[in-house]
Amino acid sequence: MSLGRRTEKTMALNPQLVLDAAIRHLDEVGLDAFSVRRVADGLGVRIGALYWHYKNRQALVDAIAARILEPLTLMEPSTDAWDVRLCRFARAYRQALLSHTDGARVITAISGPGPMGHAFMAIPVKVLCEAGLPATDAAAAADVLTSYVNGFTIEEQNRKLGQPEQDRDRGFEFGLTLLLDGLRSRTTA
Amino acid sequence: MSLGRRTEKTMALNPQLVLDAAIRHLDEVGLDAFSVRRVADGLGVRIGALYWHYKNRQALVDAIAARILEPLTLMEPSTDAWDVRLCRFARAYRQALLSHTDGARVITAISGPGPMGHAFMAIPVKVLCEAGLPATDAAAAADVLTSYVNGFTIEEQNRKLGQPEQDRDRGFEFGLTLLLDGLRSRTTA
DNA sequence: CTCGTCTCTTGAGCAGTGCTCAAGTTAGTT
DNA sequence: AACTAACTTGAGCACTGCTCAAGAGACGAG
Repeated sequence: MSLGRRTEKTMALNPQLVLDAAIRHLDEVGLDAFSVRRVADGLGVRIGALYWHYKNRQALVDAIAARILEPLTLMEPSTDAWDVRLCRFARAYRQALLSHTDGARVITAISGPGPMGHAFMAIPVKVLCEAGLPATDAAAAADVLTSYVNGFTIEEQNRKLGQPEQDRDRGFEFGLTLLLDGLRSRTTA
Repeated sequence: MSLGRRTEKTMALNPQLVLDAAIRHLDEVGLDAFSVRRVADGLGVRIGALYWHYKNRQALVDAIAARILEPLTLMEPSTDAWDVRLCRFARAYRQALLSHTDGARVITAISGPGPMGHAFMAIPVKVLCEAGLPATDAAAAADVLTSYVNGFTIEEQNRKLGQPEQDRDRGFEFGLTLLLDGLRSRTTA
């Protein structure tokens, strides 16, 4: 049974299916051309039907963002050193953003953090607390790290997707190393 | 003579006036609600007139971005140590972005770097070269720095404008210090 | 089997958007 | 006064997000 599209008149629409179609559409055309109408087209449905499941376009974007962040909140805990874990988090975050067209801009277009956003931010904060940083510093550092990844990946998706992946990775790792070096010198551990 | 608005039927429209009105409109409603039609309204002119001076909405946004970056390219050279100058650059950049509603998002919405963008990026690159970094590292580091400022300020303008300025400044400075510490340990000087 | 109810879906439409372009107006030169 | 170049208008196209009364479909109760 093909779950990708609904079969004529038999399978009811639901938030899952709409979200799947929305992500498909986003990946095809990017955030600027993302249109509720086109999502409906992709489902073979009139636009009004979508508004039963999502109250507006923003809700759909929020749902996409949550979907992008979800894998990160499900990463299995690790016993490695805090800096290794923080690196892994940052890399996984960038990869999650890169895995969908304009993923980074989608994240910054969220209307509010929401449960998924909070679960997401809790990851680096926890790591940094365990590294010995006071809670407020941990929050600030987590903010800095995610800001960097967001900023870097927005630019990457805007203008650098033509460049070799290796170059882009190297640029990213450079900044990541800078931040981690700085953090290491501020931890007791 | 009020240069803010054109006086009825006497003063011709020109790219400057349109850009001024566009920035006024942006500051009022933000990037999402920014509308070429509303800019025209603000000038007491039909929409078609604007398209004589700017070929489309994107060109207008590009012009706004250039205007935001302009002050930075005009900063007088300094004889301070490279790290001091880099700090000053980063702070001035953030302030430039904060000086207009959604300024940071405007910058990331540019269609291409353009002359102003290149002049802008040349500033930190030059500083880092003088600090003893090889050219490719300098470019990468400048990229990291601007990515961080962009990412931080986007989030700041999206969600943190209610927080006390002092807190936001502290958060920004924290990340800036991390990056600069990392850079210092990578320079020969 | 029929009725009513609940969950969706449609179709039509509103107000707004970016953009185009032939036609018109204006100002300056010859 | 005629011509020209620099604008400006007005009307209109195709699209957007969003709304909502009306209808369709499934399903349990009587």
